Parts: sequence; C-alpha cells; structure tokens
Amino acid sequence: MGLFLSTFVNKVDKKGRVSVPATFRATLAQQTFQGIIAYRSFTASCVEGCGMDFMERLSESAQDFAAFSPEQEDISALIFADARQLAWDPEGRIVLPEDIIAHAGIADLCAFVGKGQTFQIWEPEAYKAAEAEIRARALKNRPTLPLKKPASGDGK
Amino acid sequence: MGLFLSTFVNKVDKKGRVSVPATFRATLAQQTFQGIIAYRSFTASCVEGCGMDFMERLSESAQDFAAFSPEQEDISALIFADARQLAWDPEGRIVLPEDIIAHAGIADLCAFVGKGQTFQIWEPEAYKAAEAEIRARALKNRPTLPLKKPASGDGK
DNA sequence: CTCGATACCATTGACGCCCATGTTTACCCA
DNA sequence: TGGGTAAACATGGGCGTCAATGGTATCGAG
Repeated sequence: MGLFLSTFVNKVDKKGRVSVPATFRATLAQQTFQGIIAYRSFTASCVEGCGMDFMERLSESAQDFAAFSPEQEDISALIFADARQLAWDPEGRIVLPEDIIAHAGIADLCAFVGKGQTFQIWEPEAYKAAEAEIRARALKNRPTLPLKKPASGDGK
Repeated sequence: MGLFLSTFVNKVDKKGRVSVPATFRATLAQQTFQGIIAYRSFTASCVEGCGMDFMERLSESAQDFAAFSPEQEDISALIFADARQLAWDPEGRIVLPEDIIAHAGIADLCAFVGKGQTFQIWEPEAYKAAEAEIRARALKNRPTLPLKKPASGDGK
C-alpha cells in the first residue's frame, strides 16, 4: 500500500497550474482515475486531497450512519458535494479551482502535505504556522501511538 | 525478523551523502522501497529512521483514531508530513536533506543508532551526551522490561 | 470570432547512476 | 599461527536523466 509522505512546496503558475509531487503521483498510479480528489477542509484553512479509492472508503464508512440521518446529510455536504476530480496533464500538473485557492489562501506557492492515507494542500506559510503549533503541543504532551502488530500472514 | 543493532559513525561528504551501515541495509533488503524513511524526532534533537513496512504499521495504527480527529491530525503532521523517503544509491548511500541536518545539528559526521525495530540518526557528540544521561538515569531507576513468551508457531 | 482550457515543446537544475580508490575485515593456505 | 590475498564496505568525483517549470500552439465552446 502506498503512502503519502513528506511535504513538497511547488509553484503555482499564472494559469493556476501546479505540479503534483512525483511520489504522490506514483502512489496514485495504479488507480483508475488519473488525478486527485480535492475538497475543502471543514476544520482548517486547507484542502484535503486523496485518491478515488480513499473516496470510496469514505463513502463506505459514511454508510454506517443511517440514510437520511443528520450525520449522513452533513458528511455528504461537507465532503462529497465539495469534492472535485482534478485530473493531471501529461506533465503531472493540476489546475486548482478558484474557490479551492480562496479557501486555502494560496497565492503563488502551495504545499503538498503527506498525511499517510491522504494528503493536504496548504498555503506554505499557513502550514508552517500550523505545524509549529502542533510541535509545541507535542513537546508538552509527548503523544504516543499504540503500535499494532505487524500485518500477520501478509507475505509482503 | 531483522533488527537494527549497534551504533555506526559514518562520514557525510560535501554533497550531503552518507553511507547507511551495511547491516542496516541488510535488515531492509527485502522491503519494497529500497531506502529508509526519516523524520525529525519531536522530542529530541535527532532523526528517527525506519523502513517502509514500519511506516505502514504506523499508518495502520493511526487508523484507530477517527478520520479528521485532532489526534489523527497531530500524528500525521508530526510523522507522515515530516517523513522523507531517502532511497539509497547503488553504493548504499543516502542524501540527508537540509532541514534534517539542521534539526540534528549534523556537520561532517553522523551516527546511526540501532533501536531494534527502528533506528535513529544523531550528531555523534550529541548522542554521546544523550547516552550518558540515559545510563545515569538507569543506574538510579533500574528500569525493567516484562518479557513476553517466544512467539509460538511463528517459524520466522 | 474570442476566450478559456488543455496538450505539446523547451529549459534548467537537482538528483540518481556510474566509475574509481582506499581501507578494513575476513578468509585461505602454507 | 602467521602472512598473504581477496572481497566487501566506506568514500570521492563526474556525468546523464528526470522532474519541475515556463512558454506556445491548438482545440472546442460560447
């Protein structure tokens, strides 16, 4: 399983194009849709990004809420209604739509931030600030992560 | 399962390259990604290192937090966003990125410190100091480790 | 016909690959 | 047991390739 790792800052040209990092493209290479899915984060001034398969996983998970339930309605509006399929061109670039750019406050630079199964797109300075805050908190709280056993039986 | 053991001090050349100890490479030899994953420790002035499979274990473990939860966000920012895939060249060397070098205070030498399932990269003098501190604390506290039974049936 | 979007082409700069060298360690044989 | 040899590892430098980026051409829609 491929992961989105590291942070890449790429330039946005005057046509709104930006290169998707090559390693991110490689992670999405075997998917049916050759591009990314992007939707505005509802918790921060950034854009959530993922591949189509993750979108389908989200959809499956949302089914756990009853149809027509308030949670279902909200999730649908926040994610699925807002999601855009951004195919990349032969050079691996996507065009960021207006409202996406506005929501993240992106100007001529944008940061692709790996989050494991997904990634985010930030205005670089805004991300730097957000990261500094998290690191300061981590120094105090010393967060831990209960580690699962290695995938058993997985021959990989 | 292979472990990262012992400590090796290698030279960093002017291109920022450093040889990954041969025994560490052997430990990672059968993995899909031929290289190491490195991210800045959020508690010490050193760099955490591991293989891709361990990173995937971390990702699996992080899934126990709900998507979009604050815990998920923090872990992602601290680990996945900061993690770098450093593939080694045919000679077994990796290139240490700028911010990694800066964070660990590495100049022309760096120490690979085995930690079992993972390892760390230190500036040698800094590690010497950190190790002395740990040993001093151990003399006082006498730490213990509840020992598990040998994994039964696991032929590996 | 004009405008916007997308595909095509060109440039450059970083990174990966190749070769060469020295030094240590391990192994073999006398 | 000691010396000699060979292999493996750490190191240094030069070159090619690919990714990121900027510009131009072409196609389609309004």
